[in-house]
Amino acid sequence: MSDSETRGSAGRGDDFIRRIVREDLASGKHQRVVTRWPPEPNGYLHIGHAKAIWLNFGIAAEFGGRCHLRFDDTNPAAESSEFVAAQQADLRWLGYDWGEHLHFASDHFEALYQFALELVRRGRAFVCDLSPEEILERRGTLTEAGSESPFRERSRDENLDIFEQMRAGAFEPGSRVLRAKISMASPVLTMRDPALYRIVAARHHRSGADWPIYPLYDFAHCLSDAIEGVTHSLCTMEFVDHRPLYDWILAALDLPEPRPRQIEFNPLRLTHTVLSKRWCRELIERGHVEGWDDPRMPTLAGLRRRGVPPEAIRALCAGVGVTRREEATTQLARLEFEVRTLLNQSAPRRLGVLRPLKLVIENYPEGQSEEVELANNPEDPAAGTRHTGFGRELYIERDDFAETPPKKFYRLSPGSEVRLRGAYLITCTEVVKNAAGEVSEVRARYDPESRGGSAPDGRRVRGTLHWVSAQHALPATVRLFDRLFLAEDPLATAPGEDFTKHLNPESCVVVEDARVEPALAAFERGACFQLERLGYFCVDLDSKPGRLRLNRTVTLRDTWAKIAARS
RNA sequence: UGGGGCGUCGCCAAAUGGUAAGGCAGCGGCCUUUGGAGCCGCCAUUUGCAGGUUCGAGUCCUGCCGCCCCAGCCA
Repeated sequence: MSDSETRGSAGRGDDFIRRIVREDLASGKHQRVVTRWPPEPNGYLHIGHAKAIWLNFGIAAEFGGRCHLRFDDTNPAAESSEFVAAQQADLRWLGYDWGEHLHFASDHFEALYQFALELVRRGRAFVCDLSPEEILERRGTLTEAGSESPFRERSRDENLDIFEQMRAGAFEPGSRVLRAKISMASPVLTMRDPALYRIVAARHHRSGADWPIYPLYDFAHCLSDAIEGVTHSLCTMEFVDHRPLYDWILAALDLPEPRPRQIEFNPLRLTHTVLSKRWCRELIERGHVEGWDDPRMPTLAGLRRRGVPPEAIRALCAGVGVTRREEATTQLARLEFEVRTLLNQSAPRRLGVLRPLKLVIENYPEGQSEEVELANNPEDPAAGTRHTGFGRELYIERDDFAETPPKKFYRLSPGSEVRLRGAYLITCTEVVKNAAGEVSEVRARYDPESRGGSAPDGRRVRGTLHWVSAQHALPATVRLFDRLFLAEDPLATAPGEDFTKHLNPESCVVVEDARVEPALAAFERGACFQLERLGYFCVDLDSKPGRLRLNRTVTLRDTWAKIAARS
């Protein structure tokens, strides 16, 4: 990863967390930094996760430490090994490596159980026989204290005995729970004698049927951090209220110092999209998108299929920075900016026509054709050149011709001269229309002296058009993607409405009969390239030889669209 | 409403008592064989509001206002 990328397009490569880490290293509190990224394997990773990944792995790398990948698999009912595999694949694609430090909370189940026993022995936890409903009733409210469980003062030995029976599988799910003995009067709801262990009758994807009881997040997380030697436990802002409990458990067990420290930061939020698992699932189930890897989805799988380079996602994370402003929402345009920046440097250029309009060069000999040379990437001479066929019959973009041109229209119109990129200068001589009065063909004369695109007499032409040879071009299906939602915040709806009212009806426009230059046939699935003047595209996963299928990742900046929109 | 977090340009975000960076977006212009790219310029007399302390306040104090998070045996 390059320095500028690690630091981001705008960031200074510093933030309050890096400052803390630096101080902890400088003061000698820690010899080396250990972070962890702790996903639950219960779904697909999305761009919001990318920021936490970037932060945890990035800090470890920058300070010469290590970052563990730890699957937080304490809820067997929701988790599966399929998600474990999918998430690892997404992580690798994003560019991260955890080396030998692949961990699972389930690796720590026995150690966690022993810690729980110790907590009971110390009189800091008790088995509660209340039902979930009864516990809820006694939790109190935001303003009123809760009431203590009638089982709160059970003896140490009785607690030990019942908890061991829980572990042995003697009880039904929901019948009992191990709770921390803290305070039912705490203004922090998380501290009101929180549940630590519950009984779950579900097969665990790794431990199978070994355990009838499972630790809850608050218990498992801080202790897993401690067990693995994590120094800085970075999580998003919604866990601020959990920090007192994180610290309480580690202290109650007298764990050696220095203990892991939880530090919260703001999550990545994007406009025009929805990042919660629930809403993403709903989009799929209601048929608004085709699946988790639909190119309009904010999932890493979707972004990958869309053609978004992982470097662009990392650059976005670095660019938006790390603060504690939870509501900070990044504009989608910023992601597009990072994508364009990356692809402008790296994507090879090709020619393709989305909505073909036939162009006949009247003075070009029938039956003749030739090869013209085009730069693969004007930004990168090392990318070399290629040759592509040119002939009497071509296709140009419909939008590039206007019978009555608006002001400042530099493209083709009757009598105007333009350049066909890399080929010749042509002058429009005639417009052919069909019975419906639509332009069906344009005729022109070319200047044989202008081969390559410039005239020997030095005359300047304003417009340069992309084109494709009718004889050589390949047909392609192209999906033009745009933002899935029209509204910045799709979830902001009036009563009685839902987010579907904000769906963009044109989020996926399918062009069935595009024509592209033959060289595109050599591109593998997933390959990214620029169709000159149109945007960045990639070869779709479902593309087949002879049935080329392309996805538009993002358009180019379109100055003309702005000018045209103004008048 | 109890607790917590947060308010600096349309968006993101620096500034750690010394006189409001930068990026995105936008707007002008230059340049151009992609109306792409690149380049130049403009874009906060003021930091939610009101007081106070100080030679000096976005930074410290007081009071208000606003937004967000928390009442799973989810994570």
